[in-house]
Amino acid sequence: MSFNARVGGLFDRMSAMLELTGGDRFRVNAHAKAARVIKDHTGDLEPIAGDAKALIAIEGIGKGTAAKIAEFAETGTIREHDELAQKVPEGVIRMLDVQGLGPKTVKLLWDEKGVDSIEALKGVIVDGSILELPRMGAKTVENITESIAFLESSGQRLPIGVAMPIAEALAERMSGVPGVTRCAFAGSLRRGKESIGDIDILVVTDDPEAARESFCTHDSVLKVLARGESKCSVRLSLEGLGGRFKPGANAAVQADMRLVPGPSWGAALMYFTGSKEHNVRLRERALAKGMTLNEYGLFPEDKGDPTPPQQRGVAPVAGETEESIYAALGLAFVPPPLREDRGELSLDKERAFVVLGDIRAELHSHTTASDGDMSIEESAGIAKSRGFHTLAVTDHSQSSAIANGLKPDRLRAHIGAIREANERVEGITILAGSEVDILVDGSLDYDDELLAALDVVVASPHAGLKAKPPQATKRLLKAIRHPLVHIIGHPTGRLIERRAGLDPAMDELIAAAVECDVALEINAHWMRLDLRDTHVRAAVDAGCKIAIDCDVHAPGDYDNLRYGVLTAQRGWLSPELCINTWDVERLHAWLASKR
DNA sequence: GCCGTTTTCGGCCCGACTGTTTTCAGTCG
Repeated sequence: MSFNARVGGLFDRMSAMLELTGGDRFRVNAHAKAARVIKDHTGDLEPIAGDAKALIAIEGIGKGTAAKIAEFAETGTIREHDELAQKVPEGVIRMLDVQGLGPKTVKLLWDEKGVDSIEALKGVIVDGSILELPRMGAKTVENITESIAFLESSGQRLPIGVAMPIAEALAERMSGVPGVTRCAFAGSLRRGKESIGDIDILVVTDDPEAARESFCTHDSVLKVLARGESKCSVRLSLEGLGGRFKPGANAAVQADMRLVPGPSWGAALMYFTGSKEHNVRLRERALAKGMTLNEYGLFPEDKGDPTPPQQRGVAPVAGETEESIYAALGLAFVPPPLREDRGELSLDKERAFVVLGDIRAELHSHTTASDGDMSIEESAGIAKSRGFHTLAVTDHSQSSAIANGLKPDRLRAHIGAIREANERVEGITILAGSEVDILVDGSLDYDDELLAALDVVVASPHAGLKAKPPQATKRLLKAIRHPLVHIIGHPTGRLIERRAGLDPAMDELIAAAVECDVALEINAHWMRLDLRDTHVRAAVDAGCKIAIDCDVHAPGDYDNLRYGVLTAQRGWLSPELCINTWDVERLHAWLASKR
């Protein structure tokens, strides 16, 4: 785990423990914010841990946090954290993961009943003593019981590639309900996060009851969590999902539907898209400009009146569209994937970010020669139909035996087959390449003579993914510095929610990639998304070239491109730095410059 | 604990829903 991740984790725990020991809520929030800022920070904080001035320059880090970061760098621990940990058992913190249990209730259970773990919580439920607590009735206990079961069976986050089709189907279904005039999904899914905790759907309708009824009684609904005037929450079954994602027994996802007034559409969409931190920033901005922002619109501020402006019939300054609200706040429109409070409110209007339609080339694809499902021509046909000018065929190299990797003689024959296919197929250039294993010592899986015969070399780590960070860094640096390499494929080898992968010093890799004119890949498969968003941002800040590739094995894999583009946007990638957006002359000239 | 385009002190975003209450606390996003 990186330095930033370790320190950020300690601040998260400090925040929780402060809350559970009745600490000042603003200190609690400040610690939670520091945790997020530290984890999100694109550069490694360890080298500057002793430089208080540099740390304090980071928004959200002040004197106190800077001193604690320095203390951690020096001693490997933070005394305040350790002292709190003496007081608060691990199991008490874990209880906060139970939906519906917040700090107040957990503290009450702990103080009054000595409940210090989820197991102990089950105990007081079974013996009924939990009912002796104030504000604790049969219904609340039932909800807690179900939340524990949910947490223990399938409490994990869903990868974006699983959640997105569910959300799209849900939005389509709700759009067909009589009276519904507008419907869209929002939340972290709209922001393109790699995994999501729940699905948010917004609906404008003339017939609210029909929408509520449809949403809450569909076949896939396991439980209705809430059914109010403007908000309904349900737990949906994931059963019947196909593909490579295997949901566990009782796997489920929460979906929330919000019924919003038409004139508030933009404000509501913005509000429920988040992130929470981005919204807080916007509200602060509104207040500073003498206005107040909520999910109903942007209103002129009327100090002293506690009734919300929308209930007093105050005319909003903006609200029907997101664009109008950003404009009224004097801001450039912020695309949803950037809304993470990572400096996006300071963006100028001219800055461009890569979009799906910019992508003109696929540079990482497999065919039946190794472990793909398609012939060269078949894959080229799909690439062509998507408007691509170039497809690189990059089958696996010899060490990837499981993936039917090509021995040198097979690769030579394959290069010939690719050249022939390129002659036959009109309207797209098919390049001969390879996804070459980066071996554990950092060397490549073919000799230089053979690599030089290829148009495109994608070098990727496949084995030895549990190596320690220093070894991982050394291994990847060696591959980046190899003069025949164009692209480093899925640089960490992680699998979302399944395998951590390598944790190299990303700053060093990026610096080397810039120096050697090598592109780092965003592997667009939703199980990988590797580089991840924060890595992309660091690379973009350094001016590093980026490739967005689908790592195509089957026809449907081309559809994963959108997840790669969302990840790129979350990292503020411009078309200029993304080699897949370049026109055919420029891309081919760059590839040839390494031959 | 952090922060400042009226502040270095005194603030710190806003609303909906549930369950347990007789007017509201706790949780969530």
